[in-house]
Amino acid sequence: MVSRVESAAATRRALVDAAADLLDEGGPDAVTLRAVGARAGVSRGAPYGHFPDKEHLLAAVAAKSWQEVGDRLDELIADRALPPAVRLERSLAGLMEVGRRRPHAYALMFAAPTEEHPDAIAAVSRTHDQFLAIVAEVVKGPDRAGPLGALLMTSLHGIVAMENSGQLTPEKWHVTGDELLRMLIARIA
Amino acid sequence: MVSRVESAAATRRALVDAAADLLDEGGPDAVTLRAVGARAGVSRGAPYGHFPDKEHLLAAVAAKSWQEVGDRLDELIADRALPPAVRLERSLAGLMEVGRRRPHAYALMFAAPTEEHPDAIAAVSRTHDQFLAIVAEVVKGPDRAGPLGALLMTSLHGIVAMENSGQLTPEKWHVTGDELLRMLIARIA
DNA sequence: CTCTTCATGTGACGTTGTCATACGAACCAA
DNA sequence: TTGGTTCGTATGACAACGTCACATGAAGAG
Repeated sequence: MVSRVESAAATRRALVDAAADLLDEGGPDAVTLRAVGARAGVSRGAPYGHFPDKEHLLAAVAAKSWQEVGDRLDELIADRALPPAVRLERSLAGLMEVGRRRPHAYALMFAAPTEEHPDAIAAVSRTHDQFLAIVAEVVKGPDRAGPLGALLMTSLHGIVAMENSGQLTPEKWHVTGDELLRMLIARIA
Repeated sequence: MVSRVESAAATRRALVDAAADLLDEGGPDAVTLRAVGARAGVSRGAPYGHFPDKEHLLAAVAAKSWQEVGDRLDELIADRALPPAVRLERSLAGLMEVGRRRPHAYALMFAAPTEEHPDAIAAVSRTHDQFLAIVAEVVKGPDRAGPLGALLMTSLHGIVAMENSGQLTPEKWHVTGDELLRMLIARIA
C-alpha cells in the first residue's frame, strides 16, 4: 500500500507542514525540532533523516510558502480575461495579504537564504519571474519591466515589513498600508 | 574617581557596545550573553543587573543604533545651507548606508519591538519625526508629508531589506539598489 | 566603624540543536 | 520462503544557551 519512499516523502511533508503551522501559531521561537517532530508524529531526531539541520527545514518552509504564492500568481496569469493592470494590482495585494495573515512565514520568505538552499532559491526565482511577466504586460517596454518591477516589489515588501513590525502606524504617518499600496501603484506603475 | 553609579552606567554602556559589535561581526547567533559579558569584561550573569533579559539588551542595541541615525539627521537638519531636496536625498542615502555597513544591526532596528521597550520606541519615533520634518520641507503641504514620507521610508526599507537578503540581484531585476533609490526620489518626491 | 545597598561572580537547571548508535521494517536475491 | 542489506526512525548523550538563586565584596550612609 504505502511503499517506503512514499512513507518517507509523507513524513517529510508532515515535517514541513508541522514547522509551518508552529511558525504561524507561535512565531520562530515555537519552531523547535522536538515540537516539529511531535506534531508530525515522529520523534525529535527524525527530521535529520530528511534535512541536514534546522536551517534547511526552515528553508523548506520558505520554499513551500513561495510556491503557494507562485501558484496564486499562476492563476492570475492564466486568467486571460483579466486586464493587465488588474493582474498587477491583485498580485501585489495577494502578497500583502500573505504578509498580514502569516507574518512569521512572510518574514521567513524574505529572510536571507544564507547557505545553499536550491529549493528555496528556485521558488523565489520562479515567483519573481512570474511577477516580472505580469509587470511586463502593463509596461510595454520589456527593458522597463525589470526596474519597475523591482521598485514595486521592494516597496511593497517595505510596506508589509514596517506594518508587521509596528513601525507603520497611522497615528505617526497619517496613512495606512493599503493607502500606501494604492499610492505606489498610482505613482509607479 | 569613579562612583558606583558611574561604574554601573559604564558597564551598561560596555554591554550594549559589546552586543552591537558582536552583532556586526558575527550576526545574531554570535550575540550570546556569555560572549557579551566576556567582551564587556564582566561575567555571564552581569547583564541581568542591567537588563531583565536578552531581549531588552537587544532593544538597547536597536535604540542606540536609531539614536546614531537620529544624530546624523540632526546634523542634516542643522545645516540650513542645504537645499531641502538634498537633505531628503542624503537622509535616505544615510539610512541605506547603515543598512549596507551594518546589515544585522539594521535588521534589528526594523524588527518588531515586541514588548515594552520605551527607549527603543522613543528612538524610532524621534528619527521618524526628524524624517517627516525633512520631507515636510520638500513638499510644502504638511498634510502630504506624512503619506509621502511613509512611502519613501517604507520603500527605502524594502530596497535595503531585499538587497541584504540577496533577493534584489541586478541579474534578475536589471537594476541596482542605488538606481532604485534614484527612481524612488524622482517618482515620489 | 557598622550597617546597608547593589553590582557582580558562580553554581545550577531546563531547553535546544546536534551527533552516535541501535532498532526494525521494507526491499532484494536466492 | 529465507537470508542479508538498506534506510527511516527512536533514543541516549553532549555542549551551549538563557535564566535563576545565592554568595561575595566593595561603595555609600549613619
